[in-house]
Amino acid sequence: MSSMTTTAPDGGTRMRSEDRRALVLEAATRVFGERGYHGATTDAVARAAGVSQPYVVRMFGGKEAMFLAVLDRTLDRIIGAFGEALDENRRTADPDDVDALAMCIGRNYVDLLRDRGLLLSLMQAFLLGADPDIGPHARAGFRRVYRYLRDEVGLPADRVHEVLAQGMLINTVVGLKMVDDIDDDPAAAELLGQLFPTKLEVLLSMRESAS
Amino acid sequence: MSSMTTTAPDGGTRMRSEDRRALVLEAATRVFGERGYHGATTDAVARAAGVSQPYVVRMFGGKEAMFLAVLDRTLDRIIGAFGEALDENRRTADPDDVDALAMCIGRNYVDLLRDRGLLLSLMQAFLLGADPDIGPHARAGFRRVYRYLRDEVGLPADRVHEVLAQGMLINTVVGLKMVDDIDDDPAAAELLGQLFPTKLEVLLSMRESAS
DNA sequence: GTCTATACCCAGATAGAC
DNA sequence: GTCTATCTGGGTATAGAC
Repeated sequence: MSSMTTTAPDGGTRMRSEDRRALVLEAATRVFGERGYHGATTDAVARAAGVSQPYVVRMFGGKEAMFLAVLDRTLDRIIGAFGEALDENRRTADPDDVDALAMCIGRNYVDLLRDRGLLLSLMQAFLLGADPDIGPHARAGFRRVYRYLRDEVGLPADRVHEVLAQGMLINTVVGLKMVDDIDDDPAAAELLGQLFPTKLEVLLSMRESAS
Repeated sequence: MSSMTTTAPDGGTRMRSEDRRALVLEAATRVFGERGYHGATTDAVARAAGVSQPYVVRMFGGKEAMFLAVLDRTLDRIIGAFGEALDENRRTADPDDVDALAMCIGRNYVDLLRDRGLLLSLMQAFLLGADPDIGPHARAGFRRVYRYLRDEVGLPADRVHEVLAQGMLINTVVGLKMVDDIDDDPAAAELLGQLFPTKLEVLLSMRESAS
């Protein structure tokens, strides 16, 4: 519905501004994820989204505001994925089986890799705790995830801890692009095989994708 | 020995160039850790080390070479800490007690936080896997740590995995500067209490330290 | 809403004196 | 070895047309 487009007289494609904003946000997520906040340029985001550089600046009011918007969207998607895992587990398994629940959360988390840059731009934000504007925002986001797992999902404290640790390792290995070395180094293959027991294809599909 | 300094006639302090290099490397570690590769400026490193900006550029041949030097030093120190943990455990505990060994490694790892920026600049490198020069270097470094834990320390595969995950979570929480919110949010305190059962003081000491 | 053109600043690197 | 001065490129943001 909101993705409806209208064709302009000249054959070019125009779209509703909310959709364009979503598109730019997605492009920004990818660019910030790959190069980090400081390494990313508003120009790279603009090119990835197919719009002009001054436009993306205007759209969000500045680079930093854009990054914070990416961060918020990312957190929403992660919490959403955890919520879905919770529902799914309630339907298909014993609600008290914590192992099954944790596994289900892990699967849904790995699926988030399909939204390219999502987990990486989050990780980039997490390393900017020293930044006076981004830092507080990032900390609040992390605690939001922590509390959701503890209070809404209802995992015991040590399980929350475990899930988070596993998540950070996944983010790191993805950030490293360790898949790129999977054919050259048995250690890389071993580690990735352990980390992605069921979903290795998700990772492999990220090797030679488009920019 | 190599830290001997000689006082110049004008009262200023000169030192051997290797020492100066080590000093700059340490400063660079802090700056890269706080702001990331792209966010860090050679000028900030120079000021932190008390030398001129062109000098640090010359000293390493460029910003990127300096970052790679920081990365190498960091990996050496981490492997060194693990080696010490291994020795310590062999002396004081049953060499086959994997739990004791893992715990000992964890303690030595947390001690590395005293070298400010060390674990963070490493983490920053790990998120730059997409960079054509830094990426391969960072991947090789990660696998070096992985292999050391597996082959030299002799941890079973699932333990290596666990130790790495825990390490990445520690790095993340430090990068977030989560300690800054420890008084304001019980969730922050809870998480940190779990993550640093014995060594919370190491973290707390990092709150209002010098720049 | 979206573009082109451009102002302005900042950072990495070089030249060259001491 | 180490500094000061400076060139140069590139990146954010603004002005203003369409």
